[in-house]
Amino acid sequence: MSLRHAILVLLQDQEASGYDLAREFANSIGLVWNATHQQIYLELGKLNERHMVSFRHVPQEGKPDKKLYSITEDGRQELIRWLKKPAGPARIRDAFMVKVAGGQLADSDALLGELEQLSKQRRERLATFEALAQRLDEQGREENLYSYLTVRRGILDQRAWLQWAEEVRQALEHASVGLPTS
Amino acid sequence: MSLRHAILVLLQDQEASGYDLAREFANSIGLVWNATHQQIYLELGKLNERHMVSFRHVPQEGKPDKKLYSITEDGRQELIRWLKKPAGPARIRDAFMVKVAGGQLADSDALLGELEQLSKQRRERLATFEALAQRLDEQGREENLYSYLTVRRGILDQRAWLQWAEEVRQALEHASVGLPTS
DNA sequence: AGTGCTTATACAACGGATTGCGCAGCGCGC
DNA sequence: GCGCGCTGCGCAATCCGTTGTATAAGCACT
Repeated sequence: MSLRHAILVLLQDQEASGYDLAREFANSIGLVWNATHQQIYLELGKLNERHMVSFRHVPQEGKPDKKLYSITEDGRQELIRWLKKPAGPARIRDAFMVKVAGGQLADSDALLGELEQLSKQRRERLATFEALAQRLDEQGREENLYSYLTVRRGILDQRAWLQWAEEVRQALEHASVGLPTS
Repeated sequence: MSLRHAILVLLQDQEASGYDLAREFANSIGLVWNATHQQIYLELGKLNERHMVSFRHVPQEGKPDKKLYSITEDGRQELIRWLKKPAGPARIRDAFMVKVAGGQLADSDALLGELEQLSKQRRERLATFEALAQRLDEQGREENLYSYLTVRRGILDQRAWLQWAEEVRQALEHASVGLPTS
């Protein structure tokens, strides 16, 4: 399990609230590891019990109070321990790909529509990542090396997906021409 | 949930045993959806209860008997129903990427070693997929269109990963030179 | 005045997924 | 002769993850 470790990695740089972490999971790290706020709050609670993080209350006006979490020495030790042992294989769950694999039964036009929608999301994500990469580069790539490499992974991933999407689009449009559009 | 649907897609082409399915999940579909044998046997049991698959016993010599499962009409209907509704977003869990993101605390050489190992696995997978793609192409791309597209996704994914790995290797080797090798 | 988004945290219930264990026989290499 | 790996199936426990629900205040739009 390593939602725990993903959180510790994020807290390494700066203290953050559960809400902050949820946003980071939705953006940068989200490509690599995804989690919802419920999971994050739960995990932060557990990490706190195990003395791997600590928090301080921050009262706010106009907004609910927050808890700002930071990593403890125990947490840092746990991270180092985890970094040493080999990572498990990457797991993917891509429901759209399962659909393409079973495409004989599907309506090609419906599939094309969905492809268009997903492509749009990927293009937006690509733009976000590219802007982020440029910003990190300008700030000095050396200091932000690990963040930079993470974002590069995101960029290459989006590009590969979009290239594949183009191949699928052409293949399916070809197939659609053969059969009348219901 | 769509482990169920991934299994139904695989059974669409041919009847298979739980063991057969586990292997397919480890190879071709594994890139897109992964599952262990325990999960698959459990799910096959459930699918059978719901009359979406049926099976026949096949006694074997020298090997344990198998159960060959095939999709039923109910199963095919369920698949068609599922194909119509939009797919959820793709989810990824890549522990190695989390490590790179937290790379400041890690030993660069250890990370490089792991990268080398993972690259090797990816290169092997790429070779497997390329061979498969060529075979499908020779057999007639039209008939195997959906399988072909699935494999193409696998190829593009491996290539993107390997390209990224090369970037990381160069960056980390640079960083290693700065600091003495422990 | 009503609707909905954003910030912020949290519980409860269910179902999915992983890990550990167990059985069983064959073939291969040392 | 012994261990190891492959084929093949399965149960049980626990943990992870998703979904639904709740609270609470401010802000913007209609």
